[in-house]
Amino acid sequence: MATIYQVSEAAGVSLATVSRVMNGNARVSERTRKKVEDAMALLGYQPNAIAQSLASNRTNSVGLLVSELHGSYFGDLMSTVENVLKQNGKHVIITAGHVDEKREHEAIEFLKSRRCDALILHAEAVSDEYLKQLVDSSTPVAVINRKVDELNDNCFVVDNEQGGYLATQAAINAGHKHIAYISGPLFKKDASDRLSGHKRALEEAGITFEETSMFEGDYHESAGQEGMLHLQKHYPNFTALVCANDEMASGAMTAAREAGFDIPEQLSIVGFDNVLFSRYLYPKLTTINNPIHAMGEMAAYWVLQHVYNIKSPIPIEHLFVPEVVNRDTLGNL
Amino acid sequence: MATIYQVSEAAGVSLATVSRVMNGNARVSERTRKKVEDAMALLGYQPNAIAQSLASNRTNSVGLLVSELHGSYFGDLMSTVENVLKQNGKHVIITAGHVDEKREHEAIEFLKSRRCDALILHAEAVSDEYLKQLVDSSTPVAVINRKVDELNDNCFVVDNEQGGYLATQAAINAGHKHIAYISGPLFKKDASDRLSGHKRALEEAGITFEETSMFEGDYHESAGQEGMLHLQKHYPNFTALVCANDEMASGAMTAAREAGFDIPEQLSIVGFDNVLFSRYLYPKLTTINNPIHAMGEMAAYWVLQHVYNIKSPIPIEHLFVPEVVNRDTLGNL
DNA sequence: GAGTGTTGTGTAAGCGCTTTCAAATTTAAA
DNA sequence: TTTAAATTTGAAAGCGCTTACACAACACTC
Repeated sequence: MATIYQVSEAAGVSLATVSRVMNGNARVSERTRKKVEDAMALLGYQPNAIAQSLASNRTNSVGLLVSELHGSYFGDLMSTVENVLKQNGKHVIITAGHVDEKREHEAIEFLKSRRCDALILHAEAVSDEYLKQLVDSSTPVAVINRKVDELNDNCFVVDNEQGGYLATQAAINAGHKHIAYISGPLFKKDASDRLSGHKRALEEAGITFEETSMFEGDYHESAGQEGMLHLQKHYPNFTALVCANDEMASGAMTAAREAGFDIPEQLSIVGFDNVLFSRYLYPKLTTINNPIHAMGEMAAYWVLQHVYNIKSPIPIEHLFVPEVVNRDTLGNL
Repeated sequence: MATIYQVSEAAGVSLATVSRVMNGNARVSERTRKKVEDAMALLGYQPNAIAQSLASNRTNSVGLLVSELHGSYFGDLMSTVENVLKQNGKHVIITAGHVDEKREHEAIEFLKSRRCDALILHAEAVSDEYLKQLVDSSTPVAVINRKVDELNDNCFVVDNEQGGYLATQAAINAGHKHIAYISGPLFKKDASDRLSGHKRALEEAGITFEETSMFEGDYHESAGQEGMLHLQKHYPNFTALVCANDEMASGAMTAAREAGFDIPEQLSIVGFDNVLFSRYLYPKLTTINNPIHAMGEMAAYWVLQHVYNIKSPIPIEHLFVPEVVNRDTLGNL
């Protein structure tokens, strides 16, 4: 593998000059530039990114932490972020934290040790304290889908409370009065926010919230099935079920079907996230759009602007608005 | 950010000694080791991976090329590879090639410029020639889901011909005689192999293959819908439809439902890949398992063994066997 | 006590680049 | 022409680490 030294020799110029034509930042005469480029082509020269990074203290790579590498939600996020950054010549190093404090911590430390120029984090398990510390350190950090007090400028979040409100309101508007709810794990901020929204919508409609109408799941599909079974037993007669994410909605649909319910004739279901596969479900799931795509894009632009001085083509915003996606699982009563 | 120099000073030893305790390879006395470790802890020292890589010519990272960052198929692949490698202290740098020759090429060059110790490629668009060249270069390469002649040792593939055979055979065994087929893009080896298998199964059952019974799609969901429409027009009366992947099967199911068919009572459908969402489909899709998980795992172990001299816990194999996954979309005639 | 191994540590030369500074060259102005 | 200013180039000092190599220090043998 050719080095810059061999190029400089072949071109009959100094290292510095070769470096200059590579980076295109300083002035080099047309004639020398040509000589160098020819030499590069001749040798099939490919700069060593590692050495460049060490010397320039710039890696041109940004670290991305997601919870899992599979699943539509994160697939969407990764795709978006990579697209925006790659278009601007930056590269993404992706790691998974698996919603585990230790593993998230390690993943972030790994990204830092690779000297990423910036981090985009979908961190669920590490503490607010740790995130604050991170932001105070030298690496710029964007946080996705998590609101941390005092870190407003770094956070990109959807209004989960409003989303929960919209989901339940949609059911109420369709005439439902007995609305069950399958929540996400309440230690997660997004789950508790969504639940708050649900309660607000009920209250606004003059319906009192009953503890038995709710089941706390873990966001996985199986929790949807368990929840459905649990609710049938402890809160029978509900005509609509709001789920805190699409995975659980899918599980609930399966369980409902097995129990003989027609959807939406006998039971309405509303999900949350508008994950890709919610279109594949049958009937197609009515859900709340979680603008994960928009958030990822925004975080990427924020990084480009703050770290690389590349102006964002869209104004930077931090709060995103959820919307109802009307499909086929919510029926009128 | 503390450097090795500051650690050495704080510990009262030389750079070399600090380096030795970091790498744990050379002998260091207990006393000095303790001193150095204390100094590291005190300073919150974190080695600079970039500098380490440059000096040691080892990055401890392996590059992974996938076609897309979203979708179950690649999600599964990324997760598996990352898991195996991370467990062994290696890191993964993921890039997407988008099934485009230029972009795949660039992605691979990027991984090489990051000096990955090895590459694991799901490359669909670059030429065999290029891959051969790559294998001949200094970076070890594992190729997933693509068989390249002369590169048997580097390839990890499923027997697509056999898979196609099994899918159609399953339909035949269920009593079907008029079997339509929605193929993948035939310039792709896997697509043409699957089709060959389909034809072999027909032939073996004494059914003659008719050109009109087949539609060539592009592996996307929409092609399933188009294909269904096309086949209804040009090859009516088919009672079973075999699709070259699950995405297209899903599209075909939607189209079939819209056309009023009951599945599987009036129309049987068989997919291919056994992608995660095939479980979410309703009815649950009968399909062929593509052991992408096993292949990714194997490729990762191969890398560990060949590049890092870490013995693989399972024997290295290169050819994987597809299997029928019986679920609910194939009915008996 | 001289010779021979061990073991632990330090010195210094890189790894392949970037970047400052100064020198050399060209261009423009007088 | 001569001189100053602007432009182009090269020399060399790092970036933070690894790793030969050399050298002490110590424990053995005979």
